[in-house]
Amino acid sequence: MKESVLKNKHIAFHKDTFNKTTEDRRQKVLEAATEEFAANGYNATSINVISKKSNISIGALYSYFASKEDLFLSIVNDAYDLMEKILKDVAKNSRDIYDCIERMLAASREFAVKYPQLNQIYLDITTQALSPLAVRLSNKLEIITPELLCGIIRQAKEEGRIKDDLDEKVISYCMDNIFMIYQFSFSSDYYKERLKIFLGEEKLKDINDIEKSIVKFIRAAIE
Amino acid sequence: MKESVLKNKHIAFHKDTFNKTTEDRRQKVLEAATEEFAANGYNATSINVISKKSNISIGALYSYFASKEDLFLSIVNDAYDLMEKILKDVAKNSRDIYDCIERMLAASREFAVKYPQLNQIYLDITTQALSPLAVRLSNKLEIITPELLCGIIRQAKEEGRIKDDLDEKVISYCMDNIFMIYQFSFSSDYYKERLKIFLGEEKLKDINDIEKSIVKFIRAAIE
Amino acid sequence: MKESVLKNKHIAFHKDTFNKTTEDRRQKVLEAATEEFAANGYNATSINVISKKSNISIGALYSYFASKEDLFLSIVNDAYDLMEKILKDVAKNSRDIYDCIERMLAASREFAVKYPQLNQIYLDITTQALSPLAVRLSNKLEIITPELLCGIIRQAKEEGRIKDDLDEKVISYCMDNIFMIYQFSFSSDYYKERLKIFLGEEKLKDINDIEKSIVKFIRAAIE
Amino acid sequence: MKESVLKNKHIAFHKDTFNKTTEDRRQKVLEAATEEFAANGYNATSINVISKKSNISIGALYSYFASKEDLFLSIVNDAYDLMEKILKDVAKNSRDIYDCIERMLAASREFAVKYPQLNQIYLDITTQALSPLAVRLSNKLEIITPELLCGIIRQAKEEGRIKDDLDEKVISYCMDNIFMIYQFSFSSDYYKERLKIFLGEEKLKDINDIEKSIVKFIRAAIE
DNA sequence: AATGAATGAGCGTTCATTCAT
DNA sequence: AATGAATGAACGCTCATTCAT
Repeated sequence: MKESVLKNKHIAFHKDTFNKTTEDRRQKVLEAATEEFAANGYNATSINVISKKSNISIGALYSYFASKEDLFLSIVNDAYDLMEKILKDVAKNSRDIYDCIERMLAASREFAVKYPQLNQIYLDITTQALSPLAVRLSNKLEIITPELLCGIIRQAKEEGRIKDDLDEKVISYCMDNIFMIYQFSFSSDYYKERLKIFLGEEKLKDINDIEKSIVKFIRAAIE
Repeated sequence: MKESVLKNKHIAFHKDTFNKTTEDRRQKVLEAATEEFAANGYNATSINVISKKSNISIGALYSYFASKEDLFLSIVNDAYDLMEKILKDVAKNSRDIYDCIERMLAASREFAVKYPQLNQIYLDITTQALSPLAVRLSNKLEIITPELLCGIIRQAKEEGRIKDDLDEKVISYCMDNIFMIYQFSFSSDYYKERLKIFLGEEKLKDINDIEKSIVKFIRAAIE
Repeated sequence: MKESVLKNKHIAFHKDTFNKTTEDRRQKVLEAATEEFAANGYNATSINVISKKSNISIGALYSYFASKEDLFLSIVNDAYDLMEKILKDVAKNSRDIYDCIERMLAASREFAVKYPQLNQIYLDITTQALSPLAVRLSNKLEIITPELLCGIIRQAKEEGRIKDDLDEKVISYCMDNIFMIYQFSFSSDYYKERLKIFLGEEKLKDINDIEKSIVKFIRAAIE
Repeated sequence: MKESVLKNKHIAFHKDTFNKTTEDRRQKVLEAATEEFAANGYNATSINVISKKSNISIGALYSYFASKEDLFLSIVNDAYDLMEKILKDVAKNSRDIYDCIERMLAASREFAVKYPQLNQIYLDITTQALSPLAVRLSNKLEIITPELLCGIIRQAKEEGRIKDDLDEKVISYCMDNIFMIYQFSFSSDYYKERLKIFLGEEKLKDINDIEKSIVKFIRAAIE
């Protein structure tokens, strides 16, 4: 899959100085900031608290990042790069489209479970209030899954593995909607509760079965 | 469809005094508050600004609502009741499940277009940071669509209109994921952009066609 | 004991309307206000709370009293009149000076126990912050005990019951200091604690004995 | 006189940062705060006014003290330590009990004249409304004089310098009541006026004579 | 490179008082 | 005579950011 020309891999929201400090300090900053932003949201998070939690002085924070906004976007950006890498790996290593869908579901869930805070932050940045911030990511956020999914669907279509009469764009969109909220269901309390209400406590115990059912749903739709 | 016993229809987040003031003042408060909460999110919204915008004194605001939180929840609660009413009407007036799905899609979109601010607020309250507030709505938020969708699916199954071997819970969940984000796509900049990227500027011009395609996707999955 | 010419018996801090409403309403206002002022002090007491507690509307309160200040002073004034009456009765009904001292001690304690709130308010108005209010009582507060005590001492001196070489003014002053704080010791937590520290928990059980000891102290000083 | 084990000398109501700023800033804060608290009482004093008066930003104030309450208690605490030091010096340097009583009277008056504001604040904290604050001083306030006075009396008794049949606890209590209000008489308008009424304008001109008379009263009581 | 003291606008909220009913 | 809705200044306090060290 060829590299997107739209995506600027070199956006950086930190100052040069952040590269020059020790790895330990970088980690402490990002860890504390991620915790706070995830738990409180962008607006209710205090830079002073991040400073205290990380044992990095406010002055240092401001020498690494020009503003609270930049620190936040830096984390979002990294999170996105991580998710992108994971999804691309999945796409590359899948046998066929249904295998791919199943792996993507699992990967989404695993990401949400492993990095619940990143997922919570991701949800946060989709809100209207943060759209001025999201703009600075130059749509980076939305590009990866459309490209991946459309590519997979197109390929499957060419191989005759899916119905001819379905609009591949709409299919990708529907599938991504399913994936996206499924992923949120493993990090935000709201979507967790929603998952539980839809599926019932009992069913939640066998995640594998749920994912198989979702794949089955999608497969029935497109095969 | 029988009334849920779980849902307390009588939760009120305003004080009695709010009922006693004039309709004009009630509207001004709610309108200004809705605008502000939608545009800035809960945390970045200032009660003082709402007071200024609505020409209602701060003291009056606090005589209507015990706190900023209550004012916010009052709006969310009303918005939810409105959405619930709309969806129930749709379910009641539909010929069959596919008609119902199509109407629900349209209704979701119409709601988002008519009340973009309510939709933005709804997105806001799904974030982790606001989950302490969401709790006060006693899960009211998540209950309506599961019940509606499950009911419709169950009925269709009994009538032999959909496949036997699909888990109705998972189907409802997948469908609701599609609906939910589709609805967000007409109010939040983020999801608007996402819709555009998936479907392309061209396709967006024919909303009707998009909805038909989504219905087709779902129908293929379950029929 | 002749009536003081200095003291204006006719100071009234309420408006005429307060006399015209029912006794029940008068009581409810004064009771709620006394509770609040005693517990929170003048400044931290809210008229709105008094209104709620008494079930008398704010409008009515302001038709009875021109201001929060006047309501407060009205209570202080009444309390003082009550205390004055009690002390004068004691003075009138005492056999001799030592009997009088003992009865005054007991009366002070009984007043403080029966009307702890009035006593707390009395302590409050002696603070510097409230001196602008106290001024409006035209020194009424301070006049009663000096007159009573000086009169008693003078009479006792004339009767040869107390030492010749002691300054009667200083004696009255010292005695009143003892009485005043003794009285506070039965209403304010601070002075209660102080009494306990001085006398010990054990001794506190026999109040009668304490008062006898105080009288003994004073008697030894002046006899 | 041995050190009290009850009293924690190390209570601090300021944050560490207060120690780190300049002496000039510390003084400006404490001076402005003392003035305001003394003149208006705790509740009617505004942090914003203290900030303006002292030319120290609100943010700085809150970096020195966690709250208005802590700033207030810090001042009370310091005032108490100062008074304690003075009284202990007096006790140590006195020839005998009567010398000690006379010096304590003088010291009380001098303290009140030199630091009228501290004395006004001390009176304020004895009121019922502030008892929740006073609690945080862990009874520190009330401990010093009982210990000092009881010690002095006990020693005098052992030396046979005072009557055998008087209860030393009650004596200390009575003496302290006299001292306490005498001290208030030089700072609060209320108690000033009261002193004037008791002793008369004329007598007030010879403070030395008044104190001698008070000592004489006490001496007569106990010798 | 790193610190953290300092700033002050702005927050959510309270409350004495007014006045139309 | 009585109500209580309405006002808005002022409160205690937070926090993004600057800058001297």
